[in-house]
Amino acid sequence: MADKITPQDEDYSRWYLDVIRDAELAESSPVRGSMIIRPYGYALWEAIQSGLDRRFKETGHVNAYFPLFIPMSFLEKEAEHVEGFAPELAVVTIGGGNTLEEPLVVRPTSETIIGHAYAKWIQSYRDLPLLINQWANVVRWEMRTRPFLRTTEFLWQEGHTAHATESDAVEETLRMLDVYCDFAENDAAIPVIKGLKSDREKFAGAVNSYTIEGMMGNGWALQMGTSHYLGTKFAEAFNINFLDQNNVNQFCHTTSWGISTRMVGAIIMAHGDDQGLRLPPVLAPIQVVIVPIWRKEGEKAPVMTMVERVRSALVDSGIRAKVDLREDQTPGFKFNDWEMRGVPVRVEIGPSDVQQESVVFARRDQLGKEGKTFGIPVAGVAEEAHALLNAIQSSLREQALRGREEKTHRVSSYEEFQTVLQEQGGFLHAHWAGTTEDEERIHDETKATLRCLPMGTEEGEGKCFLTGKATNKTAIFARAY
RNA sequence: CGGGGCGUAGCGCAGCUCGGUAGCGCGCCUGCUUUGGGAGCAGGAUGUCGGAGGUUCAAAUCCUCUCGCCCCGACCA
Repeated sequence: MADKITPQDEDYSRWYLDVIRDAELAESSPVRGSMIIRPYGYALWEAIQSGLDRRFKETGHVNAYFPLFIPMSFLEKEAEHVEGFAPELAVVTIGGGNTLEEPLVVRPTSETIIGHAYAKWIQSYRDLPLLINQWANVVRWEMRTRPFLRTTEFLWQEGHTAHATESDAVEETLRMLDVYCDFAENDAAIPVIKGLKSDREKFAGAVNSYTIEGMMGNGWALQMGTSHYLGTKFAEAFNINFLDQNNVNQFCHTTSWGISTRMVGAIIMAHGDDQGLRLPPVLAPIQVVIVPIWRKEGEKAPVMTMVERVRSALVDSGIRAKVDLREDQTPGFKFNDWEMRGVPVRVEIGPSDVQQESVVFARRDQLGKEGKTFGIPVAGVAEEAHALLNAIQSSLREQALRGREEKTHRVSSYEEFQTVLQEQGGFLHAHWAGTTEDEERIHDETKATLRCLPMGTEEGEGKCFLTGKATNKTAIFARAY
């Protein structure tokens, strides 16, 4: 709080870490790569959870909980899956002082243990579809970690569904991708690109992986959520089968999809500025903060009376409002403090406002005088606050969208690709007909990865920027977290 | 695991070259004055100098070993 946050263009990575520390979102722990999520950061995660959970339930899913420990042999049942996750597993070999007969894996994801349960639960086509989500923590022993973006242990939700047919399962995969997109754009106010992952980037064990990719303030990409169509691979590995209407035994088609605490990092980086966080009103733990102002003791009582009137009007109308009662800090300090913490709207109430039965609104997305509106009548304060919160929600999304468009470039040759990437960064959109090896080479030479083959932007035929082959497919490349 | 850097008060750092009473800023505590954009003054508390061993009358400082963290690279939600 004391020292200023490192400006973004001086050192983006330091800025990110400064914001997390100063806004009290999280801090490091004694265990490498694991973080302590502090109350304010956890409140943001809870808001994310509630936005997602509501949507999951609206689309017919229910929550359940599966164990943290998974027998090692379960992972080994699906060859690609174990190969993909083996390097990052944490394994328990001792329990109660004795060496275990079979090592237990701390779940890196739960396809296997859930597959095991589904095999028992599903007998008939009448049991399908099975639509379950779980909120859980998982562990992946990553080599390099960053708070929220990549931690050894992280919190997430993982949906696991089983269906009778491929088309049902693919439909579910895409439906959940749409749910993620809706959440990202409307709740987190981050515009995302929906797309298909390349073979090199897809989930270990999936037939197809879909992603929502967002652009962060420095032009880097962040995979904010994934939805996987698993085909019958896990069904075959775990014997998840059912008798269809014709009494024929069939394997289920399964899906899985997840969003993690990485979303908190996305919100920090997609919206934050040199002043600190800028939280989208829908997710902000505190939507409106009220700062009482007075000079003389005699002014305090009338100010506080009005503060309480405004607070209860806001809370009664469903706004998450808080009064800053600290008497050991000056108003100026509080203004900066709440701006750093990203609270969308600040209400200032002082003696002159009491005189006029009005208050001052200050919006976080427009700093200084321009963002202030004087003389908001107390009588209509809740309606005005709702309107302003809505305006800020759209404004943040618009700003993020504009930023992404400015930093998205069409390229048609590898030379242009390299020049633009180096000089401007951002998303590079181009016709693409390369192989996994080509992708590998681009990564080695430029550090950019193929983020996705975007959906819903069908374009005419063109030439692959790398190979020159004719194709109607395009891809987005970027540096990514 | 390879390359680079760093461990000194809650946080950020100086001191180490050339050994001699452990310092600065912020924060924290107390009091008074302040409070509409990061308040001022006065007083005060806080350290096994990452750890172990060695050299020395004397080690934050020199030597050896060790542990940990950060950055860059290979892996990834």
